[in-house]
Amino acid sequence: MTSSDYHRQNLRGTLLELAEQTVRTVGVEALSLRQLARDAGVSHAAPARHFRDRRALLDALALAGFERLGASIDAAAAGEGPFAVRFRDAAHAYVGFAVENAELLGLMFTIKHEEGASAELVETARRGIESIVALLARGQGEGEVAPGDPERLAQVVFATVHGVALLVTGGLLDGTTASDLTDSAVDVLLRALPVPSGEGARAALAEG
Amino acid sequence: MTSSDYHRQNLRGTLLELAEQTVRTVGVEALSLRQLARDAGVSHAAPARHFRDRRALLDALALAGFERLGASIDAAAAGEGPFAVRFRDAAHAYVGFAVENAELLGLMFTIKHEEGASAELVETARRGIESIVALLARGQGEGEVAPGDPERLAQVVFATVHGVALLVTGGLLDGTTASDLTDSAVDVLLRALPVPSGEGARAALAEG
DNA sequence: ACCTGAACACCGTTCAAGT
DNA sequence: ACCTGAACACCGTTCAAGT
Repeated sequence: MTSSDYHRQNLRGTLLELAEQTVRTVGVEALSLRQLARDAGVSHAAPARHFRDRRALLDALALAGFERLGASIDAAAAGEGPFAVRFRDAAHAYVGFAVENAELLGLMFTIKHEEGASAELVETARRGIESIVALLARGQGEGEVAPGDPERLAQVVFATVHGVALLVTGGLLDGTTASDLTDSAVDVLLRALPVPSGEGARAALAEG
Repeated sequence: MTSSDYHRQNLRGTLLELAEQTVRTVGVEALSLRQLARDAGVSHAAPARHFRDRRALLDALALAGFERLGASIDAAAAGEGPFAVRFRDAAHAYVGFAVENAELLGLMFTIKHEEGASAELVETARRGIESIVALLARGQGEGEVAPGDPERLAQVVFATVHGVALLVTGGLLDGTTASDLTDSAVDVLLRALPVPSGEGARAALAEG
């Protein structure tokens, strides 16, 4: 059984796997449907059966990326420890994903501000922010986060962590490690988020 | 005198102008050297005289973008007002640039983490962070910012503002305006940056 | 010095035809 | 249903030749 026989059972999945490898190794720009078809051992016209065009394949790749990233953040944020620890873990999960999937992250966040981006893709991306909203709302419930619109706070938090991820993948760090910068950003946020009187978050930060 | 006669005196500049318009209207992906040559009224091989390849043209475009962005931030940060006002103005300058040049910003920050990015481009991008370092160091000198490595603080600040810019251009805002989110992010940073005892920054924030 | 025209090796996309 | 092969209209890049 040759690999092309094997793949023929599930060409769509095979193309996605090959595409992710290609994105990882040579970048999005260099990804070609014809080369993918050659790698999969099918004709150059075969991919069109599974993806309407090149963008549809990239959308599917980005969607899978958002799902993996979301699961990783949720796992970190839904822990049992103190708020500050969960918060820090979630940030590290995000930046860790960015480091390991730099090209994919770039694809995920450039694809949606094009005309006619799939609604499913935008929806999945938005759900990532909602995970942070939930984390912050839970922090407010525990008295660790100052009251206020958790959605707005979540946007700022998301922006900060995403910005850290991009600085990292963009190679603008100049000696600082990704993990150190993430901790610095979390420190700044933890200094700003808690209610002024509450010391709980700060204590947890010292332990975590 | 036809436009091609005019342009022939400065084809490089003409191509850059046309390229920026193209990026703005149809996006980076859709930019083709051959179409650019047609728009400029020259043969498809002419651009090669001025740009070694497609990427060299995009690099030049990104470089011009970083220079404009840097000038805009510097103008805001070098003002005479209180620290918090200069800080807020610089953040708004950054996000404003992002809103008006969304596609260009994306190009600016994707191009450098490719192999063989021009050193000049990386250097110009880095200078943007240095502007923020200088602003924060000046804030420390005025007692408005807690002591500590200003470079590290600047990276966090830059990450936050850049993240806000990307949330905005990425269309993940959902009703919040770019300016409002920028203010929220600045509020968070101004709550975290000042020395705990100093009230100067908070007072300036209330005025600004 | 600067540009042209032809050439080469690629693309994405479509579509009749095959199984 | 799924894939193939040919065809079309594009690309980027190179290079001898022109002015």
